[in-house]
Amino acid sequence: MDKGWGLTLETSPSNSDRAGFFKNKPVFGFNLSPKYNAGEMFSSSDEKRSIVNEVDFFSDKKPIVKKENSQGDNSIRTDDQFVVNTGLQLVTANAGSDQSTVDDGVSSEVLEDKRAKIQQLAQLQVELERMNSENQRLKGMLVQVNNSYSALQMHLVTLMQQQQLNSKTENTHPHEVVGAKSDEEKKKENNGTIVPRQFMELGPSGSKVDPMDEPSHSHSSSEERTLSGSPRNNVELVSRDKAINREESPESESWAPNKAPKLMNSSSKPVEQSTEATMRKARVSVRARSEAPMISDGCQWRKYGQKMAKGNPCPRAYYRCTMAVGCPVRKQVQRCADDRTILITTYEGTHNHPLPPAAMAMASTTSAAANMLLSGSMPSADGLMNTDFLARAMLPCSSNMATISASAPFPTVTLDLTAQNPNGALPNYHQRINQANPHFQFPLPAGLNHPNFAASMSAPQMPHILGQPLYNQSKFSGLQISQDNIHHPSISHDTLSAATAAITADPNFTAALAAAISSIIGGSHPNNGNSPMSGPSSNK
DNA sequence: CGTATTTGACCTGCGC
DNA sequence: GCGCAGGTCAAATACG
Repeated sequence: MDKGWGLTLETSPSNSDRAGFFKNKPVFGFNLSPKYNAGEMFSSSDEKRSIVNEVDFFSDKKPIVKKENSQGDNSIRTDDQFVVNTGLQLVTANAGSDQSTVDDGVSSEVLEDKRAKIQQLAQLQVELERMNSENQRLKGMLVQVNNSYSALQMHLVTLMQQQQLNSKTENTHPHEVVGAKSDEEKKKENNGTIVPRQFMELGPSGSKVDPMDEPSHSHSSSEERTLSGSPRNNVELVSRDKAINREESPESESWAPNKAPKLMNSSSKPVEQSTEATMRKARVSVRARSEAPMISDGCQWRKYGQKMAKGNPCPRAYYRCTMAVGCPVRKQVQRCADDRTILITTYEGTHNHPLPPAAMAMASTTSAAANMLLSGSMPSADGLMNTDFLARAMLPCSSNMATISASAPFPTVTLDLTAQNPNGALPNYHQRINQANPHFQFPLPAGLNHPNFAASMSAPQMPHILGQPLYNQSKFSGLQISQDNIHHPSISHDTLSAATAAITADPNFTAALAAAISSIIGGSHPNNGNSPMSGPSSNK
């Protein structure tokens, strides 16, 4: 699809922010919307002339305008919408004093000229309507393509994750059953293939750990490892839970075959009891600029609570997914205390039901991010995933778009798409989003398949971004994303090298990366089954 | 009247 | 043990 259409799709802006928005980013050079006057849209008279004749008509023929209005001819007035300032003001200023002059100066020549102009304007209006209808049609097509794309993307991610899951199951189950075997024996069981960081001893008890859950011994004192107070036991439980999940539901849900890896089990609880709890402890937080009370992510939510959180004057609203009975997914919505234009949405849990295409992008993002986080499989030089690296690798548009917070009560991946570059400018894609849809400033990974964002992305980028990570599962693809598609000067070669190693060693991360990117590319669907959150008023 | 939202009460975990 | 904060429940209320 032609890029140009992406710029002309938005033809009926209504948001109050839009005026300033267009002033700052006059990318809609060929905007046919009658709601804008020519003086705001174009800065020079030459530019005014470049947009068809309606502007010339009023600016060059002042006497005619006077006459038309003095005679109460409304046919011209309909076109005032195009040139509100120049046309109406002139009439108002001169209507009284120039009346006689106008009457005396009427000539057939002028009248014919007037009729010609009227005719011209009528044609232009027809053309405008035609363009608008075509815009609508293209919008519809874009939505359709976007939905199909999201569905396919999700299917692909699902298949990939299932593949990884199956391979992990093959590797971990012999270990679970056999118990303590020598590394040599394990190598034999894996057809002589040495699996990195596999079957590590965690302590005197001889607890073994899923290789995807424990990257290294050396960082047991690190933040992530101290989250639940008893890392060793926790990791062992994680391994068991994963095995159980793989056995009981190998195909799992459509969008989250990995279900919810468990890391946060309380060591005192039986595995069966803690399963539900741990499923919901990994969180994915999304920061977005939005005036709307709640971001649209394609799911249906029911509000079940609201509380004042400490340190934030804005209430925190609690929602649970109502698309299926017993769906454990919940989310919290709260405005940022520092910047109330930022909406923080925290997702928790895994859907137990099929999702509409509009919701798949977000679901895949949150699921993959949570899986990635809980798997604890981010190797790096010091054995732990560098947070900054993760941020850059997942969302290379900004230096601080994705972060992992382990200091919070729950491990949380934060996708911060409100971030700005060091010079204060928004990331490129962010700017495009703002231009395309001021209502919704940020292209949420929340299954927001908004056509505007898709349109704002140049078509060639999509396969380039998505194809490589999805099919190659190598960090090289991640490097291409960082270096080629979204230029980010702060990403050093060292970082990229570390990223390469990390991605190569961890297919989970690649899946998460792909999901995150796909969700961004997916765009958004506004007002999709969401209920509004009450304003800043508190109830407690 | 059914469904969604509001909101006070209650539960739980954690720090002191 | 106590207080605090986060999270959830469920009756009351609002809404279509």
